[in-house]
Amino acid sequence: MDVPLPHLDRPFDYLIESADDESARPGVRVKVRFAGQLVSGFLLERVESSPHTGRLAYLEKIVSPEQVLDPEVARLARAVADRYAGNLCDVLRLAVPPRHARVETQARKAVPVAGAPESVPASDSEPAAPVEGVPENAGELSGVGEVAPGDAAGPGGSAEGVPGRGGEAGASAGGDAADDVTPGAGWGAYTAGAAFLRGLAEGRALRAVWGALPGEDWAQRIAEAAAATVRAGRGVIIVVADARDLDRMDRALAGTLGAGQHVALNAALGPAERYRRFLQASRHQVPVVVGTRAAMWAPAAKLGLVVIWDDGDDLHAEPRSPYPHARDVLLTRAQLSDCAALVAGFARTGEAQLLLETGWAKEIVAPRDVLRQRSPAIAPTGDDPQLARDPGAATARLPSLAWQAARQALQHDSPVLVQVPRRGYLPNTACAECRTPARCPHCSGSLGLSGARDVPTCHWCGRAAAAYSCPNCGSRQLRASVTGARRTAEELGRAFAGATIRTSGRDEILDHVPRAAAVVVATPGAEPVAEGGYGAVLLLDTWALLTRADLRAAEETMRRWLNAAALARPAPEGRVIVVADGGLAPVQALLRWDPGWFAARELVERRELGFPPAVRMASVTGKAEAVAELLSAAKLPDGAELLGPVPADDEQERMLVRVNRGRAGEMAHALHEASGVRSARKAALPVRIEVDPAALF
DNA sequence: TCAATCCGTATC
DNA sequence: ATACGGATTGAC
Repeated sequence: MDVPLPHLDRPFDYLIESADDESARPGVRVKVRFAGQLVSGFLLERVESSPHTGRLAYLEKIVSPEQVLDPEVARLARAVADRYAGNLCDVLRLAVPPRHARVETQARKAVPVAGAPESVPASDSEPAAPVEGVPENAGELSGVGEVAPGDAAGPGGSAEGVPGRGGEAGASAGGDAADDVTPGAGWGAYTAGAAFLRGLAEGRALRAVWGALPGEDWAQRIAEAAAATVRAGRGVIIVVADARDLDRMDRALAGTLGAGQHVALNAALGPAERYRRFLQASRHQVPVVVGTRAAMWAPAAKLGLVVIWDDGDDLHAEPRSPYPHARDVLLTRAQLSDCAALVAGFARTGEAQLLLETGWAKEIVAPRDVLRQRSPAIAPTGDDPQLARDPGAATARLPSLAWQAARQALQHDSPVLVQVPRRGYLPNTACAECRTPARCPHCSGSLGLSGARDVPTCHWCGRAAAAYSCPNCGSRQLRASVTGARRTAEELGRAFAGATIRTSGRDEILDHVPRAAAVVVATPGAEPVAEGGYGAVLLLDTWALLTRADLRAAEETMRRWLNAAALARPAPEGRVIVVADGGLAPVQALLRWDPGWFAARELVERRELGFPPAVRMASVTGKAEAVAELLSAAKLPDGAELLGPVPADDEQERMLVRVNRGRAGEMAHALHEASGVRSARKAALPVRIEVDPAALF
């Protein structure tokens, strides 16, 4: 039911006229009269009777007989709404694309793709005892009530994870490979890789966190996993962060699966094409769906595998209410639908690490000797203080080691990748001596120097930390961290006179570059793939990245480095130079190519500091009185901790609620209920609730 | 005692 | 938003 009021977030029963009996199937769009208004909704279920004691109204109209809301997706949407303290209707708006009537009729006439039978839903309708002219059936609108398991276990939930039935994935390493797995190559290069593929081909619900080797053709590997699943007669959903990754994945699937086996859902598609492709999935004409974020909601016939590539990319976080994260949605889906799940990337997030530590998923990584063969030579080089002090200098911002590596690569006619951060990070503080980021002694929020620049103030709880001293070295001196300044291509052009300089960034992204001498300047996420790999990869301005005023600064830095370094050739031709202190943990992890070690370390730290994903957080943002009203109405679980308020944009303020993971479901429920009380009272001032907010300052 | 009115709450 | 039920009030 398309009413976004939290206190109306439940199913409602309606009578169905016998004329509508045929088309009133679960998942169709309907119109109903609700409180005098005509509103749209989805028919969720046909039932013989209703517990409703009042008089039932008739369904006004069936918009279309197309069953666009798959029951599995409806269940998932309910679970996601519960987890994020949101409304089902908001989630369904994300999950089901707007109808396009012309496309629907055109596509209905079209011949179904060979080998993929059209959905035949005739058998699932109720026995329907039609008494002439009398309504015989009630239907339920919207969600499936409390069927959803919420946060109880599994991906988003408590630490008592349920181990996948894929326990053996780690046991039978090496061994005989699945059909298309050659030992030492492809999935065969990974411990448990071949076993994972074999499990998929047997239709088993394995769950894995995959750390890809440097230089890995990850799209090809995922396509192989998809093919194995399809062979088992099951469907696959693959989610990537951006259009470039989608293109790459699309090509790999086309090459591996052949024609007509998959469909790509791109955020940039127009409404007609978007709906057309959605229908292909919905009508089960293709077994594999790949796409950005929204593809995680795609209906599938017998879902066998969900995949997310590079789950640390912030594009996986949905910016519309209730702000669900693709990784969480897919893992919830795997849990509810009992299918396999693959969380993949060069880097590893704290969340992925938690999946491993709770036993929910198994690790797929390469043994050290394979890693050594495939890795570039990675070396740190100290920040030259002379150069660092003057970021506006026109030339010579490259330390000599970086400069040499680049020269050498160019001489061998190889491309060089230079990664430079984008500007615009929140100013933050760090110890002037040892550069440890400054944290609030009370709540571990990050300290900033906003406004009056003398006293550092917590971004979370707002307390001033006048007597701050560094917990690492004891120094009382703080310095503002540098914001990333954009390095222009001309500067590097001067440093490498005569070389071809190319740029790839936000506005213009290069897909790939040829095997030829060139300096490629790219911002994180926009690095082109080089044919044959880069001869050198230079990671610059890391100080700005590492001291960003963000919880995930180190993790995000690590991710960006690994994604860039993965594009280099193996040693000895391929070299990666990171301009940072070799003693720093993320640098150490990069040098050893050990994202697992780094993620484990991060997770330990987050447990100590009380950060997600070790705990569950929610933010409540709005005018001060509205926030206070909501929080006083909320029956928060025992042990819930309130932090703040801190000022937010537009004369608003923000409070944080922190609970342990076992209480996450209760917290979301309490917040949703409280907003229900507010909306029932017609409270005018809006309050924004975010569970697992993308930015924690 | 009954009808007109007000307020709060549910909305099938 | 609107419709309904129960409570309240005021007049007979």
